[in-house]
Amino acid sequence: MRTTAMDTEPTPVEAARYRIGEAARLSGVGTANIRYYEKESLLSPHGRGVNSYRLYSDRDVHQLRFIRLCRAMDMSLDEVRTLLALDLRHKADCVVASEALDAHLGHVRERLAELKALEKDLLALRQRCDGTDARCHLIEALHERADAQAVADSTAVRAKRHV
Amino acid sequence: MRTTAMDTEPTPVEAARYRIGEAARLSGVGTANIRYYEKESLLSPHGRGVNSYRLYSDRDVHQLRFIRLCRAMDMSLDEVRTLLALDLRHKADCVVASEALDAHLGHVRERLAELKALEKDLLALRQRCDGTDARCHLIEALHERADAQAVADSTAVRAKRHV
DNA sequence: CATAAACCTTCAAGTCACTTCAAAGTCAAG
DNA sequence: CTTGACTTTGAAGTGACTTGAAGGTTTATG
Repeated sequence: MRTTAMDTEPTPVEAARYRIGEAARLSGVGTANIRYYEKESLLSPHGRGVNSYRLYSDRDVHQLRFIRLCRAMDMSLDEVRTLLALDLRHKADCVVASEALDAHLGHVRERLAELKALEKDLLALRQRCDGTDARCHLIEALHERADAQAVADSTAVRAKRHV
Repeated sequence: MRTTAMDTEPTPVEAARYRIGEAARLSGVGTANIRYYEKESLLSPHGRGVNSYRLYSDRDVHQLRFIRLCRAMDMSLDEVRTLLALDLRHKADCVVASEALDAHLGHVRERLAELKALEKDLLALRQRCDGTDARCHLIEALHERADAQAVADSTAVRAKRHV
C-alpha cells in the first residue's frame, strides 16, 4: 500500500523484518495459527525470504493483534474479515462496521441472557445437594425415574464409572 | 410395538412410545443430534421397531433433556457422560456430582463476567460511531487498541492511522 | 388403491477455528 | 560436522454438531 510514505520517517513501518516465530511472539498468535489465518485470507506475510521463509512487517504484526482482539471479543473469522476489508474513509463502510458491531453486541447479549438464566438454574440445583447428604437430591432431581432402569442397567453403568 | 408391560408392574418398565422425531420435539434436541448422541454412547433408544425405527421412552426423553441442560451449561460431552454414569445411591457419587456442579457454576460465572466486560467494551466502542459520521471512529478505536498492546515493541508503531 | 409427503434408515462429508503430526529444508553455535 | 532451533508443506485430528445422498416406511388424501 503506502510504501514510500514511510521512507522519510524515523520508524519505517513497512520493512519486513520478522520471521513467523518472532511475529508470533510479538502478536501473541501462534505460528500454526498465523499460517491458518493466511490460508483463510486474513493476513498474508509482507513477503518471503530467499529461503521461502515468511517475513512480516510491523503492520502485519499489528493486523495479527487486531485479529486477536476481535477473536477475544468472540467475533467469527468471517466478521473479522469483514472488518479488515473496510475502507474507513468511506462512509458506507463505516455504516457496515457499526452494523456489524450491533449484530455482535446482539449475540453477546443473547448469550449473556442465556448464561444468567443458567446461573440461576445451577444455583437452585446446587441448593438441593451439598454433597453431605446420604442421597443425591441434585442428580435425583434430574433423573427422576432412575430406579427402574438402574435394576436393568446398573452393571453396565457401574462398569463405566471412572470418576 | 405396544407391550402390556405397564399393566402388571407397580414400577413399570417404561414403554417405548416415541419415534425419533417426536422425541426430538419433546426434548428440544434435533433428530440428527440424537443419533449423534447415540453414536457417542450418551443415550441409546429404548428399543427398535420392526421397521428398525428407533423408539424412545419417557425416560429417554428425560435423559435427552438432561443432556441438553448440561450442554447449555457448556459441559463437554465427556463431562455429561461422567454425570450420566453416576450412581445416585452412592454417597461418593453424590459428592462427585456436587463438586462437578460447583466447578461448572464457577465456569458459568467466569464466562458471565467475561461477557459483561465484553458488552461494556462493545457498547463503548459502539458509541464512538453511529454510522453517520464521515470517519469511522469505531474501527479507528479497534486499531488503536491493537497498537496499545504493543508494549515492549522496540521500534515504535505509528501512533495514528487512518487506514 | 395409488401416490405423494413426511417420516425414518445409514454412512459420509462438511463446518469452525484451530491443533498436531510427519517429513523435509535452513541456519547458527559448539 | 553435528546438534538443535528454526522454518517449510500438506494432511489429519478435534469437538459437537450439521448437512447430504440414497434409499426404506408410514400415513394422509384423491
